[in-house]
Amino acid sequence: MEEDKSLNFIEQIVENDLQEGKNDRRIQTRFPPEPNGYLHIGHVKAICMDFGIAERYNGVCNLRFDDTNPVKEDTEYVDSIQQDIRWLGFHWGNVFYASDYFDQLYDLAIRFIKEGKAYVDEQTAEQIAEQKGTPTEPGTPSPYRDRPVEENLRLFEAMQRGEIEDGKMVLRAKIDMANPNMHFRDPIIYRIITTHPHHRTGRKWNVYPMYDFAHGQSDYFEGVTHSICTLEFVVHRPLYDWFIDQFVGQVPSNAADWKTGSDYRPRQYEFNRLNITYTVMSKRKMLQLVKEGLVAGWDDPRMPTVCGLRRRGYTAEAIREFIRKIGYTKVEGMIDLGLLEHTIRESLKNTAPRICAIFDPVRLVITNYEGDGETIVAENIDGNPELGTRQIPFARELYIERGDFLEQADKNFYRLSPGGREVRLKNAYIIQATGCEHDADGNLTTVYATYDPLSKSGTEGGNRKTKATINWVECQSCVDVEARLYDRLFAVENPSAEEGDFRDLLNPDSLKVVTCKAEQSLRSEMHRPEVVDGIAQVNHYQLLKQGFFVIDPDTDDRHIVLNRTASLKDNWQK
RNA sequence: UGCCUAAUGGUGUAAUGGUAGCACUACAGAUUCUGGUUCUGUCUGUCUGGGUUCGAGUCCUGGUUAGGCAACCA
Repeated sequence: MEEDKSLNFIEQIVENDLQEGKNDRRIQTRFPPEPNGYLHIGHVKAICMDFGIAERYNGVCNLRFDDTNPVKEDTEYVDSIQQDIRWLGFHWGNVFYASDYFDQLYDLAIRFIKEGKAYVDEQTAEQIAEQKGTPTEPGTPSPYRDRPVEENLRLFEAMQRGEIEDGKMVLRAKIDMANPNMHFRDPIIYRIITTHPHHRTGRKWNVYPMYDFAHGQSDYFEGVTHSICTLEFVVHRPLYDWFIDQFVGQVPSNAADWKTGSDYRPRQYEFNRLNITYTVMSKRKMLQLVKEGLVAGWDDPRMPTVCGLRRRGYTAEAIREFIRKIGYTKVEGMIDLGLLEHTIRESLKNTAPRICAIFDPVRLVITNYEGDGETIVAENIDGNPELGTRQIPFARELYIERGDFLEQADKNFYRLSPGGREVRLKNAYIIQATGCEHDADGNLTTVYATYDPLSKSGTEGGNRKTKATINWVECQSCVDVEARLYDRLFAVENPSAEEGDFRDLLNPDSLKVVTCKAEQSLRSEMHRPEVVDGIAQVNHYQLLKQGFFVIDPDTDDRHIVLNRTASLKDNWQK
C-alpha cells in the first residue's frame, strides 16, 4: 500500500538536475560522518536522505568518514557507524575516508600557496580571532598576509615535517578580510597536530586540513554530484563553491570527462536537522551523559543513538518510517516524541506476540474451582492464527493485578469488585469477585472469586460479553522477570533551550526497574538470539495492557530482562 | 547595525497561480475477550501592510518575528 508522497525539495532539485542533464545525469551522494561518536537518530535522517536519493535515482551513495581531526577521532566509531548503517538496511558503494585525500589536499594547498592564494600565519589563535572582526565589523589583515610565496612554501613544508610546534603556525586562505560572510575572512585551511596520531595514517602527517578545505574537495575528487547536509552549513556554501572554483577542471576527479571540459561540479544542499522533544541531539552532550555515568552507555535504551533505540526495541523499519513521516524542509522545528512512539507501536502491533505479565500481583483464589488445573491454548495475537498459539497453565490460584480489584468501585470501574460485574480472565473463564482479605496493615492480600465452568474462551458458553477482561498468571508456573520501564530521558520538552546545566533537566523517573510475574511461555519461547553482523536479533512482545517489550542482552539462563520499548496508549483516566 | 535562512492548525508536513489536504496530538461516539487495536466524527491554520492577477499560501514590494554566522570542530 504505497501512499502517494510528494517529493521533498531536494528530490525536486535532483529531478530538475536530471531533466537538465546536469553532471551527465549522474547522481552521486555521500554520507560523511566524523568518527567521533555513535550515530543517533539525527544522523539517520541524513542517512535516509543520502542513501535514499541514491537508491531512488539509480545513483550511488558512498560512506565517507570525515576524519580530518585525529584529536577527536577513533576506529571504535568507524566500526559502530558501519554496523548501524547496515542494520538500518542501507548499502554504500564504497567506504572512503577524507584521509584518503590527504596527499591530494596537501598538493592543493601547495598549489594555492604558489598561486598566492594562501599564506602561513604565525599569530596566536586569539590574535587571529580578534582580527576576524565581528558579523557587523570587517576584519583586519594579518601582518603575515603578504609573505612572499617562497617563504610560505618553506614554512608550510616545515609545518608538515614536524619542525613547528602545534599552534605556532597555520595556513590560511587569502580571500577577503572584509567579506560580510565571516567564513571568507582568510579561513584557516591547515593546522598542525602532532599530539595525536591519526587512526589511519598514523604519524605520516603533522598538518591536517580543516573541514572547509577538505569537504568540498573530497566531494569533487569522488565525483559527488549532490552534497547534502544540514542547515548549519548554509553559510559555508559560498566558501565550498569558492574553493571548487579555484581548481575545478584542473585537478583529477572520479567524475567522467574532467579533462575534456565537463561541466561537472559538486553542489551543496541543506535541509533541516532533526530535533525531538524530551531528548538532546548533540554528540557532545551524549558523550557527557555516557562519561559521567548518567546513562548506562551509548546503547542505553534511553539514548537517541541508533544502538540505544535498537536496545530499546525500535526496529530499523520503524525508525525509517518515522523519518519518512517527518519529511525534509528548511524550517527548523521540533518533532513530538509521541510521533516516534506512535511509529513503533504501528510497527509492532501486528507482529509482537502477546504475553501476560502481572506487575503488582495479588493472589486470586477461585473458590469453586475443583481439580489440579488445566492447560489453556491461546493465540499469540488474537484473531491472527497464523502467528501461532501458546499453552498457558491455569489453576485455582492465580495472580492478578492489584489495580484490577477495587473493594468500593464506582460505575466507571469495569473490573473486579465484590458483588460487582462479571469479568473475563483473558483466554479463560468468566469470574465474579466474592470477597477479599487484608493483612494487619490493611493491604489487600487475597481476592476471592467464583467462576463459571461453562464460560471458557473458545467454547459456546464463553461467548457471553463482559465489560472487562483482566490479566492473570498461574501462581506455580509463572516466572519472575526483570522489567526495565523506560520513559523520556529529560523532564522538559526542549532541554537545549533551558538556561543552566542540561544535566539538571534529566527525568529522574526515566528508568524504573521492577520484577513482574510472567506466564511460563515467556521462558519456553526464549531462545539465544541469532547474531547477525554483531547484532543480536531480538524478539518483541506485547505484555498485555503494559506495552511493547524486547528481550535485553543482559538476559541469561536464569534471569530474564525485558526492556519496555513503548507503553500502550491509555485512555482510562482516574 | 552586516550576511544567510525561514515563516501554513498544538506538532510535523502537502498544495509548484485555480476547492488549503495528510499524519500525529486532543476531544467525542461506535466496535472490541487488551480501558489496547479498529472505525467514524469534531476542534484548530496560510506572520503582516501594500501591489500584480479573473483568481495569491504560492509572484512582486515594504515590514515583523524566529534561527544561524565571529572553533587551529565537523
